[in-house]
Amino acid sequence: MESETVVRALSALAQEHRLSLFRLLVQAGPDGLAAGAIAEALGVPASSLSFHLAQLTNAGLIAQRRDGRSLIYSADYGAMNALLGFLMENCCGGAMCAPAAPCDTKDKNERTAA
Amino acid sequence: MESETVVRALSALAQEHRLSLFRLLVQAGPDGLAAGAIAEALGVPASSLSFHLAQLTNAGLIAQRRDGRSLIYSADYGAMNALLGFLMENCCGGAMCAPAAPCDTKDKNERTAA
DNA sequence: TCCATATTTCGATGATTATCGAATCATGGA
DNA sequence: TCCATGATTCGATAATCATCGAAATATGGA
Repeated sequence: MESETVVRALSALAQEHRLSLFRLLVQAGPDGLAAGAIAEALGVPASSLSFHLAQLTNAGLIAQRRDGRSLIYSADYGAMNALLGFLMENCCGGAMCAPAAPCDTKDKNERTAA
Repeated sequence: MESETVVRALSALAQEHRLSLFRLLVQAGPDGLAAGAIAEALGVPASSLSFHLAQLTNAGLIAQRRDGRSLIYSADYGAMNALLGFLMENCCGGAMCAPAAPCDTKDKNERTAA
């Protein structure tokens, strides 16, 4: 994982609305949520939300798919796990450390080739 | 953990120099590194580095201690683990998830009451 | 085709951020 | 006390970011 990618991902998460948004999707699971539902849940104007969704998508943290008129967004657990792993790489010089993989990524979430 | 704290921590990490700096300290372990050694390792002017160190300290991600004329900085593993845990809280609606604690925090690193 | 709904793009504005040299502060030794 | 060293603060500048209404785009149904 490249450090530029990681910076983009961290920048994406380093904002109140996007952090709430990402956590909402993490908790929603692989089924995800429609943009409208997210806007309502967060109380953010549609155009603002769209901006934030684009940031997270561009950072590779969430995925988009269409369902009729709605666009459904869902968290990319693989990307997230890669991010956490990068941050703790070679933790403490290699001693007493393990890879961070808090969420099983292989179930129904194989959209991306993370 | 408050979301404002998390945003501050993520903002602190969302910058090339600070990300490198934090990872350097993570890999250096609890002994940490002096500001001067960090500046040399990263090739950043002292005043710039000082700015970045202040950001990470303010975010609670690193700790500072004095050793003679040098200020030694070290990663706060407890804060980091709390951050990772927050991001993945209630992952997938509670199913197939575990707390993220990639690094054992109880060894020689009990400076902070994380 | 025409309309309603779902969402994104555009454009302007205000706010926050990174940078680095010069000046300042703190510590330890002579 | 005086000096050298390690590190931070100050100040100015350039760049990036968040916000939101209005306009534009895409989809599905009548």
